[in-house]
Amino acid sequence: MIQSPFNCHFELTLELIGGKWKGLILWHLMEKKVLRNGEMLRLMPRITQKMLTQQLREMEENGLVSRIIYEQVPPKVEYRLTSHGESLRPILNQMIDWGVEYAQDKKIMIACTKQKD
Amino acid sequence: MIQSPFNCHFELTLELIGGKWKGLILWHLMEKKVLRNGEMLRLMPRITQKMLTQQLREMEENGLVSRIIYEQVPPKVEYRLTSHGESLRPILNQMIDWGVEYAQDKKIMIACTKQKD
DNA sequence: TAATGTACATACTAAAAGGTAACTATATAA
DNA sequence: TTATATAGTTACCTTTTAGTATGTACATTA
Repeated sequence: MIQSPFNCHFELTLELIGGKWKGLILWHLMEKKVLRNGEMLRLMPRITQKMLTQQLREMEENGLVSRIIYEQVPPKVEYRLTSHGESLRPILNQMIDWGVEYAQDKKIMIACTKQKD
Repeated sequence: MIQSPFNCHFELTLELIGGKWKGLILWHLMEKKVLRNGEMLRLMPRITQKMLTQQLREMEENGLVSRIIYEQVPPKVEYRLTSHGESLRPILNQMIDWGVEYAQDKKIMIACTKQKD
């Protein structure tokens, strides 16, 4: 057993999905199933290469995302959700739905026009 | 309409519940319905007065928590969830449930022994 | 007169997270 | 020989977040 610094399980979950870009990355992976580094950069124009790699590595270490390297030149690397990552889908969807309602109520504009599902 | 810095509604939701102590505070408010400053300090021995006030003020500003001041000496102030705050309950519960399963799978120990509901 | 209880505020410091810019590797194509 | 495409890495800096320690207000009680 590993001792954790968390006061409750909520904090654990938050730690895993709480990075600046993790929600968006997970959301795209849920939509597209498989994505390469460059595709993600194109899908998220404001993310930097460093942040993308960093967040992906963390999620890989936490077992949310898998990384498959093809031994080619130029390199090819594929990312997809693990089953733990996939099991976050209902939470992501609920958080999006809640955000949509809240934004409507508070008259907040969000840049993204994407539809879920 | 207010323009926001968010890429998607997930980030909006995350911003509102993502502070270091917000989950725990919300969780206690969901359990107890009404809490005073001192009660919260006792329920969360590791939070500091500064962080408690700060997180409560943010949640108040975001319309998740209401603050009622009784004009007495010594002062009396009551906190409770607004309807927006209350509507976060299913998300909190799902995040806790997910964390419990994940922690079991990964053999991670969490300090809290509290039961939800 | 001094201590008590309650709910803060404020200045300062430390740590974590995020961002910028430049660099790396290598087979293939022009 | 030079440019291209892909998927990174690294050093450095800035911003944000969190934590520590101390101070404030004031009616009531001892």
